[in-house]
Amino acid sequence: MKSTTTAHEVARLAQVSQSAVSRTFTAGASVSEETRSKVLAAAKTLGYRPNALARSLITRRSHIVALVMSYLENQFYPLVIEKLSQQLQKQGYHVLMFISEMDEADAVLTEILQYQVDGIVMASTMLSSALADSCARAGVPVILFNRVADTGDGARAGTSSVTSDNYNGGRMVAALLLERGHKRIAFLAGLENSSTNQERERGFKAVLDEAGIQLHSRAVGHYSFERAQQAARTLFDTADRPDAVFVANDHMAIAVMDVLRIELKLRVPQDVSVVGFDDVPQAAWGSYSLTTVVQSVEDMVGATVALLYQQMQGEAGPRNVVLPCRLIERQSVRTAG
Amino acid sequence: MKSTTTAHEVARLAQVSQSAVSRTFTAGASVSEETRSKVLAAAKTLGYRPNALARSLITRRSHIVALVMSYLENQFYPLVIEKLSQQLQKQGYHVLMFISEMDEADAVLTEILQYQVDGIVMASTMLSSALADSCARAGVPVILFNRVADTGDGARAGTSSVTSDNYNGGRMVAALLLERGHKRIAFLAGLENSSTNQERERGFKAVLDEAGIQLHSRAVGHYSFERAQQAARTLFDTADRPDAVFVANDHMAIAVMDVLRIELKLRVPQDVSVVGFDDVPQAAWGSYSLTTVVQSVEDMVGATVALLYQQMQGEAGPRNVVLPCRLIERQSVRTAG
DNA sequence: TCGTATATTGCATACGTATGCAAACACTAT
DNA sequence: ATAGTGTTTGCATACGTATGCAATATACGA
Repeated sequence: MKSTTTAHEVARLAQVSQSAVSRTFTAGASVSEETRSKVLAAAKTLGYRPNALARSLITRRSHIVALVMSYLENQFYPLVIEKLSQQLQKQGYHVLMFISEMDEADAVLTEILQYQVDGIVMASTMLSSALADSCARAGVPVILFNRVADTGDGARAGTSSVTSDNYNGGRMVAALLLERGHKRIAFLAGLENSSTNQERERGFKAVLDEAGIQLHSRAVGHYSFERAQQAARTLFDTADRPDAVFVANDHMAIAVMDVLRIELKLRVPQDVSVVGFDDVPQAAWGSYSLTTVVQSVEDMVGATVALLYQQMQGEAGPRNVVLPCRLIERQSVRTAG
Repeated sequence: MKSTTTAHEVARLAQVSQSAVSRTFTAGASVSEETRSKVLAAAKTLGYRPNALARSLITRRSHIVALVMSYLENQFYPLVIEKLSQQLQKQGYHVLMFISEMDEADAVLTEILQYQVDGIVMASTMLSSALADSCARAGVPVILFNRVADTGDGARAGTSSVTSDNYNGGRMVAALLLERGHKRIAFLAGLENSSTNQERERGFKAVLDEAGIQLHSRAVGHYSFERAQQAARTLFDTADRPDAVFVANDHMAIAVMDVLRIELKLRVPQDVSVVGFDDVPQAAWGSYSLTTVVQSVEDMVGATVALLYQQMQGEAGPRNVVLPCRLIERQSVRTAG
């Protein structure tokens, strides 16, 4: 049934040994130009393709990297899939997708390990430290993408991480809002226990503190569109409403903007300034023109791939990479004080 | 390095043969409860996980399905990844991602086949009929997702397809616009040679024809955001502009709406009615509230998975599945004539 | 010419698992 | 006690490839 032309069959047709066939398809192996062309000719007529599974079994490298995600609602993550897959493909690696709810990540991971993946990238998901250990012992590098381990010291737990400088991003947002003269400033949180949310909030509040300004109000959106809408209503459907809000990511910020403008008839930025985080493509759409903090997916993926290669070669241990981020001002924050 | 606890080691510890170990991990194999528990205990203490690659080598089933896409910009496709991955995981299958530009799909496919995938789903990409044949001969089912083969008769080419009823969708849009009294109606095409675009346009024009109304104007957006913006300018930045436009998908329709409202100061729907296709999440966002034709990702993926299983079992040959679609009216089409 | 170094080749084995086959076993009915 | 039936078990082999090792062929220098 399945494509069943083996190296032996090619060898027989080309009048050489199976080793010769294997060598012509292995970069840097010792084959004369003559046998090489004989093999290639035979392979072509038979439609031969090396069996990657059999190869992996013996080389102990599957050239497969697992990518674990829990939801793709936030447009940031599809971009990650696209870039990561592209960059890995260039080097002959491929992405095996795993979608898992937050709580079942561990169960999924045992499946992953059966596939003998060469590495694991975890985005929008965490894994228990027990499983992290299990991977470390198995010699499979684990990279947390856009999040760090709960323990605070991810490197100690044996996992690497790639994040942007969420703390400074939060600081930049606070500085901007203060500069524009805002005094009634709110924060709309994502997932309370996520490192991204914690860092962004910590940086944001630090600058407010330094300026002696107290947070006007706070709500939680769990990084979900619908819950962000509700949170926006809670924060703004009141007489004593804030005049600026920092939303923990763009996906929620967009939900907030629509509620403000359409449901509550508030103008952005004249009545309320809104700032997001991530710079997803939608943030640049004309209807939103959202001022936000840019996380470069390209750079983050680049760092991830670099880490993966180093650790797969065993050249380096786990590391935490933090990339700079940058504020991009559009039109969701008022200009005058 | 890699997790190297083998079935033999478990067997030794459990005082049984390797076959016994294999059998306890194979559903429906003949093992006594006694040895089974001995094996499980040993496996647990050693942290044993069956090697899926070795297993695939002998069973000739990798339980891997390749998913080929060329771009994830259109939010319709991330949803496909998510749903497909989830549904396949439930049955013990997994998704291997391939991102390929339109033109290099063939090159990528040879890589895919090396992984001995059990099936291939091609979304936002086509493959040459030569490659399709190659897959058919290899006994690997190929399912075209949201597109049909160029030949017109995809089944004959050995590939299946899952689409929604694009032709009728197009008809429904035209009927709606006519009912609302539109006479100056434009069409903004996606990729000219894509089956989705062709069918949608064909249905759309058929109804206009039947009503004796001629298409006011037409432009091409190649399913790209930027090119749709340009096309919108071409169509509408003129004195003799249309008063309604059917855009071949939501992703472009959103680009069009922003150009109309923000650049050209036209009101939607008072000055121009806009209709899209797909019903991506963004279409429901308050700022757009786009009237569109719903393609149910859930249903399309369900049909895809069903087709895959049937063909992987060899129970059925290639088939073309066409799912009904439905108009959902929001607020981007005017109500009065 | 021969000796030596180098490049190429085939043999044999290993990777970790599944499975047909026959042997061993347990049990029931006679 | 024996034959017969059904269940477990281990042995051996196969899946398709890569690779160490020894053997062979080739080139080169003196």
